[in-house]
Amino acid sequence: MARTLIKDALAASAPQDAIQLQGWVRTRRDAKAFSFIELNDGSSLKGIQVIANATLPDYAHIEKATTGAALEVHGKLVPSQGQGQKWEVIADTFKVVGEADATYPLQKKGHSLEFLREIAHLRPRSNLFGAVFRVRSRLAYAVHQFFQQKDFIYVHTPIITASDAEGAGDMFRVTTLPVGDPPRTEDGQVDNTKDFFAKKTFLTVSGQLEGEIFACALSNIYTFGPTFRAENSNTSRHAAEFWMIEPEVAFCDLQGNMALAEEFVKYLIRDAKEHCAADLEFFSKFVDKELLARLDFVLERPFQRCSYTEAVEILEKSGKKWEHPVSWGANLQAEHERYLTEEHFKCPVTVYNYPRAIKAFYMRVTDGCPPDRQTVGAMDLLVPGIGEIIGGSQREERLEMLREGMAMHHLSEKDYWWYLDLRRFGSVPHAGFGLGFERMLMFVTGVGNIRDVIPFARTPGTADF
RNA sequence: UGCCCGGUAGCUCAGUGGCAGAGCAGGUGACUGUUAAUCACUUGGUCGUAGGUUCGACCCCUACCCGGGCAGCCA
Repeated sequence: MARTLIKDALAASAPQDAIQLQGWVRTRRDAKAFSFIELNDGSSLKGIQVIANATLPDYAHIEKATTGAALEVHGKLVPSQGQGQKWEVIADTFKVVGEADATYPLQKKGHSLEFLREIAHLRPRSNLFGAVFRVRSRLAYAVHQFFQQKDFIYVHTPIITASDAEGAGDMFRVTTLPVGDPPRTEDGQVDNTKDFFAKKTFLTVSGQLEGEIFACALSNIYTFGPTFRAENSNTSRHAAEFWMIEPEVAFCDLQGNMALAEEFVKYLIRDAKEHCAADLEFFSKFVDKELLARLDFVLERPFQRCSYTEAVEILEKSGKKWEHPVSWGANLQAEHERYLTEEHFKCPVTVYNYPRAIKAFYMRVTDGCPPDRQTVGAMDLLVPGIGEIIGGSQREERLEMLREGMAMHHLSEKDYWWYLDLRRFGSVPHAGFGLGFERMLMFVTGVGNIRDVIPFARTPGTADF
């Protein structure tokens, strides 16, 4: 007999004489004449109630069906006699496939997120993490749907890269040289020409530059893959390994970029609401009471847009006392971003046109900006509760301006010869951004720590499992 | 990396310079179409680690380890 997923059994439109279920026991309640077993197989938040009558031949084994045990049940799907569920299964036979003894750490009551992180191999069996990872899967699918429907080409940019100065942060070194005793040159330096790739290599911090190559050939592209930052960041919003989506669009300016970002974020939210309704309701009930209202609010109205210069004015006029002073030319700090999105605009805000000096070399210098206040076409999408979830820009497509930017950042043209070539041969205005997938998941689920929206978090000092 | 908070039973947490506590989980029994079931009884401890102060330290001091929050870096 074929297995029925519990989500399908729960959605049945008619009773069934014969059904097979496989899953894990969440809880069991014994009565004199029968046992109630709540079985969950991860296909939905809700489990199904299985009734094992004491008359079953193997009823003596029911005591092995403890919380956490794996169970296979054959029986009948019937309307429930009790309150709280539409359907239940009357078992004809049941088999304890895998026992779970009393040391099984997941209990019926709530656990702290910190404790569950320590048992990352078992936490997907909890309601919260089952829901988080179902939403994660669905949103990953929605990312591809969104871009594929728009005829974007999915590009696999390399995980290992030799570009070591993309400006996005510290990088993890990739090497096969012996750590304690590397080959050395005559002057005592490590001889990287003896390394696997005959040069220094790293894990990627961004697929953007490679993405630009493909956008300047296939027009609209996106990447979606793991990204690595070796920064010693200890916050609820940073991980050393995370997934990023980076679209890159040829013949596109900053305005088009901001519009795409907004459409994309709204698409993902709408998709989660449509396809993960039960899981989102669970988050709204147990994680963040405001969640559903906030998601609706975000969907209903256009995101605010505000130039960096306007943002500075808003912050200066706010009357707030800032821990970090506000002045034109300084980076916006978390407290500033939080004020803009949570207090001033009270909705997602895209801040654009940042001072050239504090942004990356490849960002396009704004047309007509005053020489003493040069800006570049950068944009950050800020959302309440999390802050930045998107960072992007229009790229500098003018060769001479790009060379100037590289010189300002002390970058060698030799290292970027191929990047400069894109401006020599058929250069076009183009723009793109990076969306932190985990940050998006935090926003959609209301979960407050990035460690709880990725299956196995890598953060400074921690790479368990 | 800096600042702050924490580490006591499997889990969540009280606790006082002088005999180590509760709720939940686990165990035993009762009861029940139950659903975070209920009721009674009950097992369970290197009080993060190492030093120090003290007649005596879970408690005070120092260092370290681990976890968390915030900040910086960013997505």
